[in-house]
Amino acid sequence: MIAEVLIEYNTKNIDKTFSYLIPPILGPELKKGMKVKVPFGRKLVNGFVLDIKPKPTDIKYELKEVNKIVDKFLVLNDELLALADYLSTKTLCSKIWAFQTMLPSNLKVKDKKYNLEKFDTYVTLNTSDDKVKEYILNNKRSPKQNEILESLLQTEKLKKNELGSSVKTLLAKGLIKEEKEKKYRLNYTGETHGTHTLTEYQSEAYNEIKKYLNTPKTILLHGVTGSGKTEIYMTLMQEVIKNGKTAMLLVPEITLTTQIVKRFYEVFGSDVAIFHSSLSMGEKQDEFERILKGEVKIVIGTRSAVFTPLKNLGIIIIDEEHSENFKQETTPRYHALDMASFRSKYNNCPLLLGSATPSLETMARAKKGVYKLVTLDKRVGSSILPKVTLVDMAIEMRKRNPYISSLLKTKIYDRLSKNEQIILLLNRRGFSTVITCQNCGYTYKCPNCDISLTYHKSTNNLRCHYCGYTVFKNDECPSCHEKSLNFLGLGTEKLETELKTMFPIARIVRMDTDTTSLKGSHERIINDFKDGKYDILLGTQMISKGLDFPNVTLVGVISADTSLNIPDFRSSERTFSLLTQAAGRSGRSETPGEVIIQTFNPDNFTLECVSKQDYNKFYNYEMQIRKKLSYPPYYYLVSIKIISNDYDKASSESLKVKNFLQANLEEKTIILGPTTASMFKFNNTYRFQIILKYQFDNKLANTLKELDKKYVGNKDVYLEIDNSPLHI
DNA sequence: AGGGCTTCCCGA
DNA sequence: CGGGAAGCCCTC
Repeated sequence: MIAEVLIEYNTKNIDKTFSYLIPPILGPELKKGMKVKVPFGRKLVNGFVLDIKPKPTDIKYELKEVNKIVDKFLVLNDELLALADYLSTKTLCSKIWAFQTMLPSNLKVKDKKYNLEKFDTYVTLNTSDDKVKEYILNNKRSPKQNEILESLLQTEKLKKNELGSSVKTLLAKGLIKEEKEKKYRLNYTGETHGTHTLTEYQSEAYNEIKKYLNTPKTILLHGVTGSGKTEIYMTLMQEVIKNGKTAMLLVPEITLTTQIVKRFYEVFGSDVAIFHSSLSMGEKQDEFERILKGEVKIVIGTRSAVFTPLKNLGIIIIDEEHSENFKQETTPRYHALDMASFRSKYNNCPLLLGSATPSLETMARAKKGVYKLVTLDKRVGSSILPKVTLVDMAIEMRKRNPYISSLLKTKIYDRLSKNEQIILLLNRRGFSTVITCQNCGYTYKCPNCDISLTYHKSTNNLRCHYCGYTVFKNDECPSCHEKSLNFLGLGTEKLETELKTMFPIARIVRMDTDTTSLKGSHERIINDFKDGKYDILLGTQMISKGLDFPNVTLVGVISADTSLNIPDFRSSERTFSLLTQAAGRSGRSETPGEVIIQTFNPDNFTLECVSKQDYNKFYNYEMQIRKKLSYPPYYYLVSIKIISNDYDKASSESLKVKNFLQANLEEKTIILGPTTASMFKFNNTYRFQIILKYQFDNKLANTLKELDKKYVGNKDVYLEIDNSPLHI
């Protein structure tokens, strides 16, 4: 028999397995999925055994032998091997890179750098009970020692480091002995209380979903904010575990979800493992090990947790399905939803997507019947959806209220006097500077693509990043001819100082990337706010997701336009989702909540839909636009970036790429570009971009693979292919 | 990836 | 013709 081994080097030139003989000593032990050392060239390198098969008769070269097994414990099962295969074909990354992505750093193919195993040392009796009792009687002068021995007569073992120095004497006398036991860093040992009840509406949804357990169906749970989707998840998991299976819950960002994790710990105890990027290396290894050994039944984690080796999955749940965090923006550019879908089919278990604002792609599939749609439109208990008011900031500007409108100001005073809490959202994300007219709210849009143009300071013009349309920037507004064109540039920090002078008595806390860089600072701010140590929480979009503050009755959105004007065809969708989520933070208990949204575009259709909290209206409208402009969900997208240090090479190669695509794709596929990519000059590299729009193209997968191959080993130009880009 | 082997260019 | 840098190709 021979082993097919994938070598640790991450180069596409050797993206294939090499065959090795299995020496007799390793014969019985070596299994498919193990990490091994093999001679390669003149070195010993690591690799994964992807297959074990009989030696073919037609081999033209001498085979070398597998040197040794590196880790007997780590065995990648068939599902993980298949998943790696899927990941590498889907994202065009090398196979070894797929494994590197799937495994926590200390288990990757490279040599282990640290020994992360932790142990607790226990002591147990080393001799018969009678002898111990005898010793105690004859040893009245050492009460400490006797105390330990007495306890050990009662209980089996004691933790060594809790016993003080007398243990050493006892050990030396051979009366007790040490035992090491593997310690897991994150094992929850607190109280558990198994039960929780569902409301009438929740039970209805639950029963509907339950029908699909043991099928590979994808189900969309469309539930308004505050409708208690988590309760349904938990009940489903209990059912799945009862049937001897396991469950996976993916969330967008775990640091913001500590409240949810705590609830799962309380219900499921040490059956839960958590998995996300801010765990330490040791914590990750421990959790991975517990999962691999089958010691946990539930994994809660972020995007990368979709690769955890849970066996016998009974359900996969993706909460806040619309979140863009599920897409990885570095190689391999995978979407957790695709990976989850693969595992759902592999395990014949349902994939449940939950959201108050599903992505258009998901909703379109649900409406078409590809996914099962389950709707939950009632909030829990007596709480109702908040009332949303739009404020026209153009009018406020004239009243010299550039930041906080008079309405929002009054409402803030009102809440402060009632001791209720306020959340203010200022979403200043994105690097592209958008120009807006301070007088009439005009923004430059591309006549071909209907997206906002981006200002390029170096050339003083505005450009469309899709089609290359360019217009020179004037000083005056093309619409109202006032000289009041302005860059949108209010940030959270500036707003904080403004608020402090405006409301001197208010206790204000700011939450954005600047104030949350330290580990645990998210949690601290959230807990302090929840405990009522602050009146106003001011922050970027990180405050809009999944947080539950019962005392918040007012949410203010300082500028809805910032996210609306980001030049991307998805910006309406993002805005709708962000503002709906933010609005959902308000009025989550008996006191009804209110939401004030400030904007220069009060007539904007998206904002109108937000104010009515009407997802379906937004969906129908936005779908028309997508259809007209051939965007997803009507068309799939592929983005191909051509990147080089050399401007001319990048430019000329991008034309070659276009020609290649034109010659090798089906005619109905739309090829846009090449145009300069959105971060055109970045790190001294030049980036051109080609966008493909297609519905079905049988040639596509192969053509992209060929294209990618053409640039293997090219030192001057490299390609970045994204099979489902979020931003283009 | 990394080492060996081939090639190609330039000075003598 | 020699040497040294640069490119190419192979590794089970």
